[in-house]
Formats: sequence, C-alpha cells, structure tokens
Amino acid sequence: MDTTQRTEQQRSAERRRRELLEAADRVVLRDGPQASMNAIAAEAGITKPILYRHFGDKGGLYAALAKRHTDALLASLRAALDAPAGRRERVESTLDTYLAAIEARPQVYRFLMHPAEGSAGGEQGFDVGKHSVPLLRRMGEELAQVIEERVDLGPDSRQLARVWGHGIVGMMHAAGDWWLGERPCSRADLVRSLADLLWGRLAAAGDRLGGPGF
Amino acid sequence: MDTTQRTEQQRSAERRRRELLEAADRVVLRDGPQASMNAIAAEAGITKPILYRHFGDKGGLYAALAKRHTDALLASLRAALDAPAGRRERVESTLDTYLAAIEARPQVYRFLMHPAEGSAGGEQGFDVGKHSVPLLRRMGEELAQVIEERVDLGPDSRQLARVWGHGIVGMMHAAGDWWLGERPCSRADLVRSLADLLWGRLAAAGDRLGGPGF
DNA sequence: GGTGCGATGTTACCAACGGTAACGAGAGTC
DNA sequence: GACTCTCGTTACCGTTGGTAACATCGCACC
Repeated sequence: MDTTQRTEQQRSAERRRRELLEAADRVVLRDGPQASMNAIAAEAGITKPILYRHFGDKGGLYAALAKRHTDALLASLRAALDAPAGRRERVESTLDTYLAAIEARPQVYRFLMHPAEGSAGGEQGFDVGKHSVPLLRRMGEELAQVIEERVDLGPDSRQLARVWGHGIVGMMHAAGDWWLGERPCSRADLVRSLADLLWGRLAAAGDRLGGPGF
Repeated sequence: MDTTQRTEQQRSAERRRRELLEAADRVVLRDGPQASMNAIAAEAGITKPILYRHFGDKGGLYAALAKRHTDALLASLRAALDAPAGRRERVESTLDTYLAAIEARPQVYRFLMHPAEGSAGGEQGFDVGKHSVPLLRRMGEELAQVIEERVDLGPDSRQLARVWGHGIVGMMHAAGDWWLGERPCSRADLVRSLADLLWGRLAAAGDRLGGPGF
C-alpha cells in the first residue's frame, strides 16, 4: 500500500513534469532560447517557483529539455548506422538522417546548438555551452564505438577510431550548420560531397595547373 | 590644423580603446566569459558608461575582443596553408598550427568557442553564439577558397570546395575540442590520425572479421 | 472528526545584470 | 568669460534568475 501510494505520487509528478517540459518546449521553440522562466511558467499556466521545484534551476530545465531531443536524434542515427547495407550506403544514410533532422526542425537544432540566436531580439539566453557540447561528444563517442567495432584499423585502432568518430561528427555538424544557413545545394548533394571527402577524394584529386597544389 | 587635431583625438581614443580591450582580455581570461561589464570596467580603472560609449553594448565589446584573437589565429593558419611544401605536409602543418594554438592558450579558445564554461561559478555569460560561429564560418570559407584555387575537383568544384572547407574545419574543430579536454594522445598523433582520415584511410580499411562492416 | 503532513501553488521579495540618463570637471577655442 | 567637447562620475531603470514565506488542498491516521 505504501508502495502503490508512492508510485501514484511519483506518476503524478512525472506526468506534471512532462507537461511542464512540453510547455517549455513550446515557448522555447516560439520565443527562441532566451525564453525566460516567467514566460515558460506562464505558458504552463503556473508560476516560477514550481518550475524551480521540478528542475532545480534553469540549467536543469534546459538539460531535461535538451535530453529529449538529443535522445531522439541519437536513436534515429543509431538506426541508420545499423541498417543492413554496405558501408558507404550506411555512411550516406547516417549523414542524411542527421541533415534531414536538422532540416525538418531547424528551431530544435538552433536551440540545441546555437544559444543566443532566437527569433526575438533578447540578448541573454540559455547557456547552451554546457549542453550542446555534450551532444556532439555523445555522437562522437558513439560513432567511435561503431567504427572500432566494425572497421579493421590495425594497431591503435581504439585511439584512431575515437579521433575519427569525433572528427567525422564535427565535419557533419559544421557542414550541416553551414548548409542549413545558406542552402547552397540539395541535401543529397551535400551527403554525396561529404561521403566523397570521407572516401578519399581529396587525396586522389590532382593539383590545379599552375598552382603549388593544396 | 583641424585634421591634425582630429587625428590626435582619434589616436587618443584608439589607444584608450586598446587599453580597455586589454583590460577586458585580462578579466575575461581570468573570470571566464561570464565576466560582467562592471568587473571589466573596474579592471580598467573606470566605470561602466564609458565602456558603453566605446563599444556600444556587451556584444560590441565581445566582438572587438573576439576579432583580435580570431584575426591572429586566421593569420597563422593562412601562413601554414601557404608554406612551401607538399599538399599533405601542408595539411598536417595547418592542423598542427590550429591545435597548437588552442593548446597554448586554452582560455582564449574556450572564450571564443565555449560561452558559459568559465572557471568561476557564474551562470550567465557572454552570448558567444553570435560570434563563435562566425569564426568557424570564416575558417571554412577561407579553406574552401584555398581548396578551390589549388585542387582540381572537376565540375561543381566551387560547391564541392565549400562543402569540404566547412566540413574539414568542423572536423578539426570537433576533434581538437575533444582532444583538448581528454588529451588522449600527443598532438602529432592527432594530426596524423586526422590527415589519415582525410587521405582516405577510412575507405581503404577492411571490415572487421565477423561484423557486417561499417 | 479533528489532526498532522506533504505536495502544490501563490505573492512578494532579493541580488545581479545590461543598459541609460543626468550631471560634473577639465581643457582648449573664440 | 562663455562655448563646447571629451572623459568621467553617480544614480537610476527594467528584467532576469532564484528564493523565502505563506496559503491551500487531499489524505492517511488515531
């Protein structure tokens, strides 16, 4: 009986927490990352202190909010990485999954990666630095593990896989960020260009005539 | 006479501005990026309003501060990229220059790239998001230009070079960030690993036995 | 049926921040 | 002497993150 009671209360608290998170999500996606705690509380139909009771401080709320999207993104990436296909197909599919995600919900992406770039004109926003980096790190570590498991890299494979994991994730992130802002080509073109880079086309390319070469 | 007077005043203003920037630099490097305008003004021996007269707002001060370091870094990268050597040597040298820079002055690096991670316990910091991205973008565009100028990429070379420029910069940035935090290997090892990745070692590697391949 | 008690919610407040208005002190110019 | 221009100040405002103190409701317990 004691247990059922506690679980009942816990369930209620968790449901409430989810509601609050959804309200926060709406506000952050509408007002940008500089949404104030007051605004979020108002959207949820309550006042500030209970927000603080649930999440501790603004960072806590942010972390909870970021974790939802981060976990979802990581899950879809993992699925693409595990699909039954050849290596290059899988690389392209994973790149495409990431780019499709940031293309489909750029507000979420900007929230996760670019703190103070909301639509409104405010100046101080969420301190994403503490949380956006972990997303990149998690993706890097995950990719490193996949590489180490599946690619034969000879000695020092562990180290090499980690360097490559973080490097490839950084490549994907930076190229995606730039692409999302300028849209200079189709997503498929971007995917192919990046995969070509990874496949050694830089090394294979010849120097331009008359120049000293890259 | 009028001109000399004005240049004299301008000189004085610029000198003052440099002094203020140096004071701001000290404070930011000591207190982290969440340094307050009051603290910076105090370090400079003055009070807030004249800081605002010189830089407009906090973003202006930050931009001026970031521009100094950004320009210096870009200049050294350009030098490495222009050195007389083979392509791979130059790529390695450029990677090494960047990594050496962030290794030598990690505080500057963290200031430029990671807003709210200062040593002190404060919570709200400079909104770097608006300025750190431009650094990555500038590096990406610059590298893209170098690639397009010197590497023969066939048709669509302009687009491809830009994708690669931003992608490679992102790779360097993410790998460097991770490496700076964990120091899992020497700088030379990291440089070699990244250059190997760029040189197609991923494509050339075989699948691990028993696995479906990466 | 009163009684504690924990969760939920509120109002009112604090400290700190970015930013600004209003004023004052010298220094050169007419 | 009056004018003006820059450098500098004090004192203030609005907003924000965060908290203390109080009210209220449901509910088990004797």
